[in-house]
Amino acid sequence: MTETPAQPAPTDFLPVLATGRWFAALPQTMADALVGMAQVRQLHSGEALFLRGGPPCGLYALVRGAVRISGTGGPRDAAREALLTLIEPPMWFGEIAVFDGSVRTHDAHAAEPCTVLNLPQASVLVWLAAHPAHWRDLALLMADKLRIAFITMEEQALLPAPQRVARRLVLMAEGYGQWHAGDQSRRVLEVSQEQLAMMLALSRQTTNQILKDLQTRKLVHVQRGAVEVLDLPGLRAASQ
Amino acid sequence: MTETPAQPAPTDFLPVLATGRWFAALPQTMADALVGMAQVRQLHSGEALFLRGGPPCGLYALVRGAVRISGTGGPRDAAREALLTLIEPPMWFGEIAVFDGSVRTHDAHAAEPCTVLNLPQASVLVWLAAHPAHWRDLALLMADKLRIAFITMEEQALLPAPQRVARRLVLMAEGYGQWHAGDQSRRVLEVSQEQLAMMLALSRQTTNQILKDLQTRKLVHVQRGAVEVLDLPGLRAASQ
DNA sequence: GGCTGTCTGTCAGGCACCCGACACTATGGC
DNA sequence: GCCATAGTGTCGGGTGCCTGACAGACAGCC
Repeated sequence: MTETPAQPAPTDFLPVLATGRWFAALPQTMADALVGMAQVRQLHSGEALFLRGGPPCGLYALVRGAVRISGTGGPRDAAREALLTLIEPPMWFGEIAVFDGSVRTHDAHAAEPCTVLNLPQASVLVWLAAHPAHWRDLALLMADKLRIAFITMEEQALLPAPQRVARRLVLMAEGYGQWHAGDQSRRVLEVSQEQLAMMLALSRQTTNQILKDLQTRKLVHVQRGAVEVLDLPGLRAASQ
Repeated sequence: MTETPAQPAPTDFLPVLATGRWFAALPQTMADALVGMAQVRQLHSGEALFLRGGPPCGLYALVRGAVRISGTGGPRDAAREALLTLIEPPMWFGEIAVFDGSVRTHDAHAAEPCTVLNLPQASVLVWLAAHPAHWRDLALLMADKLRIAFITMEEQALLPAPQRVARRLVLMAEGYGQWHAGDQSRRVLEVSQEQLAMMLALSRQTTNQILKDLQTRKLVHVQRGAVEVLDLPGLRAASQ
């Protein structure tokens, strides 16, 4: 829709994409094909990429900014909202609908100004029809997410609030295991306490208390709209 | 391992498998191939199919009995246990490891005497290498589970305990949407209150209270080791 | 500069849910 | 028949977390 004067090409973002574990492990032919069919889209803050119940609109890769994947409680209860996760570069998302062609399960909103690559559903399907073996590679995206989802559900069920917070911070600092090199980690997590609270199904107040406690234990440094991780091993220990 | 005098053939279970939405929608060639490579295994109650951290051991289909998919809290806290779900016929499971070849995320134990079809990892991979387009069909299993997982996570986060119980009963009565015909539903759910509690991350006592309340509202009938659904639409309404 | 909105920090009150305990009742084995 | 075991029903005390409320801090905008 919005035409920027100098629209970047999909290939401009190859360095970003290459930092992702999934994309980096992709066969060259598939990586080339995906980038080749990508359309660059710029989003302003708050803009919706797709909404729950909407039709499939292809595969996405986030290369700049952050995208909130959330579930509005439906028309009856718009106030309550479950923030499922915060997508950050270089994550890929929206692949479920590519497989089953069904409606979207969640809303995707830009949390800040974003740049995404959009691979139209039709283009992806055409290419995969010609290269069916690569269905498996695409499915690896779902396998990763299922593993993360299962772990998250279990921790949600078993751990008390303080450990949940610590655990989630560890996950986020490690990019949910989606980065290429195993040992890198992000120090400053750009997430507000309110967002963190919604991801963990806690109240903002409780989250604040726990973060302050972690700060006194020198594990994190609380900033405005962000949490800086000071001691990742210590945090991991704090999550038991 | 255990040799039973009259070991049934995989094809004996085709009628059971056909009641599953996923299997019924499969192309004939794939359905035949899967059943062709299946090995029938009988499990006694409590026997483990695979354990968290174990190597991939192929794809499974449950044709008789029930399998608990659970996560032990690790060696440190064996007491606490998150029951992820109860597998019932004709569900398929274990497919994540087929895709990524990684370790199992959960334990799978027979909750009662079971019959499963086991499709060895190697056989599945060989066949899919020859028929790569069917990677997509297999991936649909993961797509279904991801959708269920997301819905479950959101409800876990947003709904209070009574609604969570009602919602889960609805899901179970509908076979988690995995049955062929849309309108059939199971009336008697063979699940103990303790198992239900673990699936919902509630205490057994709270679960009991909620079930009794649902019973006074004529929505369910509580039995020993089971819950009979009397009014499915009413239950759905009770989950808001 | 002031104004506005978003995020953070902190308190007090309340209740939903957990935990421990115990009695009771089905079920299966012998 | 008896016994062991697993599951259910129920109580009462404790608490972790939520709700609501409000003040302060920071950032952007004009």
